[in-house]
Amino acid sequence: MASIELDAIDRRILAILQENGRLSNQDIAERVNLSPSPCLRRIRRLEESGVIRGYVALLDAQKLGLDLLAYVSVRLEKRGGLAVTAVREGPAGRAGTTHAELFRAAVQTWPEVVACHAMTGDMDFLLRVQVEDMAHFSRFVQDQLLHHPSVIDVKSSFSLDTFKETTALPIR
Amino acid sequence: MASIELDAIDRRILAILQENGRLSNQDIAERVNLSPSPCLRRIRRLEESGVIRGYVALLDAQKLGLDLLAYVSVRLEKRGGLAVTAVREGPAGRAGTTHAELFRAAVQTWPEVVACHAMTGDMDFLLRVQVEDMAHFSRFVQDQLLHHPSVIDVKSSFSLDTFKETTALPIR
DNA sequence: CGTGAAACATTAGCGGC
DNA sequence: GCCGCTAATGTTTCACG
Repeated sequence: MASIELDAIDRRILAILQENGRLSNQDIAERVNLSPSPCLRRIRRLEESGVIRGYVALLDAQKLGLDLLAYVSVRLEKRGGLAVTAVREGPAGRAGTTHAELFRAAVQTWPEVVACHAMTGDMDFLLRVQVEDMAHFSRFVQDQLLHHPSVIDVKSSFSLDTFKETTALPIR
Repeated sequence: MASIELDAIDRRILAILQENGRLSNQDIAERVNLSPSPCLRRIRRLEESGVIRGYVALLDAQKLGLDLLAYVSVRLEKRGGLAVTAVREGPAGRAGTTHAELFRAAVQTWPEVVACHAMTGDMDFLLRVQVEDMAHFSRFVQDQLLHHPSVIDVKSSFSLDTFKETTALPIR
């Protein structure tokens, strides 16, 4: 998985692209002291190996009216919930549908959840939730999270100020 | 701040670009049923108004050997710490250097911290920390976080599995 | 908003180190 | 193997209708 050989030039290319993903190949080539063709070959190799997962535009949440950022810890039912037994007793017999799997599938359908991790500690999941305001957040918690049959506990904290936020990973 | 007028086409352009930031203007124009020039004018307007903050390449943390993702809650000294009084009693007189300001400045210099928010709740700050392994994480906590004079408490949770992670914001 | 033309960028093939 | 040149193709950009 972590077995892609990267030399110093590859790492410089990655550092440049994760700061500005729209630089032309010519610009990048110039900055790493290469001519355009070998530079492009390296970039394509990084893309195909999956080291570069993709290119995106980053938008300003506030300018889109998304003024509330919350981190929500969620704890799930561990066994025997209604949803799970309902699925398990279905025509397919013993399906492998656990509470965690049901919850994960639901998370994928909620656009306000921009990140979700299974976590160590007291809570099972940590969600990052981006919404317009507290009214929207309240509706999300009531109608989606607490309404979900696998969820048994929810704890929210709100961002007062985001003073560091980067998609750039630390490249050794 | 949230006062930029966006019509349906602008929103479609944003939705496209936050999924694929390297599409050519021609491709985007085609998808929104516009010819290249007005499409480019819209994109430039979105860039200049700051709705589009920038373009980046997203890298694969695991393929770069960054196998450990932690969320760290940090609580700070509220008044009278050594660092603060030292600065306040400096030659410039009463500087406005609080514990929070000292901590924020330190966070900016730590590359393993990829996000940091001031938060509501028991803890003052939430950090997202991306490192190679537990040995690196341990060193970061001991040598950077706990070593910082303003920090009085640290609680860490670790990601077992990231099953949703997007930079794409929900556009209404 | 769309057209067209100039400037610029990407990319495949080939020869050289 | 990896580099750099060239030349064809495709893209961006801007003045103008």
